[in-house]
Amino acid sequence: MHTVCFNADLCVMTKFSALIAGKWKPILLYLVQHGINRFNLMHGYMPTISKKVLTEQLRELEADGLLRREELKAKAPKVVVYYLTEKGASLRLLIDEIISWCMEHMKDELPQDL
Amino acid sequence: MHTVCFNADLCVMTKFSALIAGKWKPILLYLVQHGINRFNLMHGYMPTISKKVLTEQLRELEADGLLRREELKAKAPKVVVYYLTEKGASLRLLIDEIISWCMEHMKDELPQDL
DNA sequence: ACAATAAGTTACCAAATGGTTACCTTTAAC
DNA sequence: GTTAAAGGTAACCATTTGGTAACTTATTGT
Repeated sequence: MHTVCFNADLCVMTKFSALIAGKWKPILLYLVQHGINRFNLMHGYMPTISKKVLTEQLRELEADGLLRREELKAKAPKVVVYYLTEKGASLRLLIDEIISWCMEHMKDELPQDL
Repeated sequence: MHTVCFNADLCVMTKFSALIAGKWKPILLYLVQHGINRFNLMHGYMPTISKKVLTEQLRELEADGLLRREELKAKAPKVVVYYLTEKGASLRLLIDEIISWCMEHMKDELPQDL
């Protein structure tokens, strides 16, 4: 019998995975980083996502503190803007390192044109 | 209409997520790194995983080139050893950086005792 | 001859994740 | 007064992921 056991629910890496592992989350972070920060605008860049799923992914990023959602008080057709929190912005360096690792170690699996 | 679109199936980050996002994969990599490299030994440290799922996760890590599985030719009850490939070992630094980021930015969500 | 051990496999089930299509709400412009 | 646009919801479905419990195979020690 062991006294040391490992539990996936407490694993730091597992928690990190949950932050970015949603199918569209890395793309959403990228878009927001580049000023593409409104619902329909994002949707235009991701032709195959449904509005329902887009909403879900944005809400999860918001709940995890990576994005903030702001509804502008204009009376026109509703305008909503998403932007990175400090936490969301701080991910960027880490993501760059992850991408570097991928370039080095996953060459084969990646599309050639990058 | 945009000419630039984003497709989750081509996203580098999404491919990276797939490497480590299995519920038990980070723990398995950790165990193998620390010499806990046999099926039942691993199972002893992860009381709540089933053998089926353990097999699946190991097979996926193997298919992704992070682990290698070697069946020793002893005649006794089968002995199988798992060890890190070079690719698997190269992940370690990156994982350390991910964990540092988590310590800084996810303090609240993490268990206190680390 | 019989039980034990290592490393699984099989059949089956539940929850989570992502997807489709249609519908809703508010206001401004024609 | 109707239509259009922005940013969604609702009802429903399929696939993937993880889980349980029982069974398997080969060999070795008693």
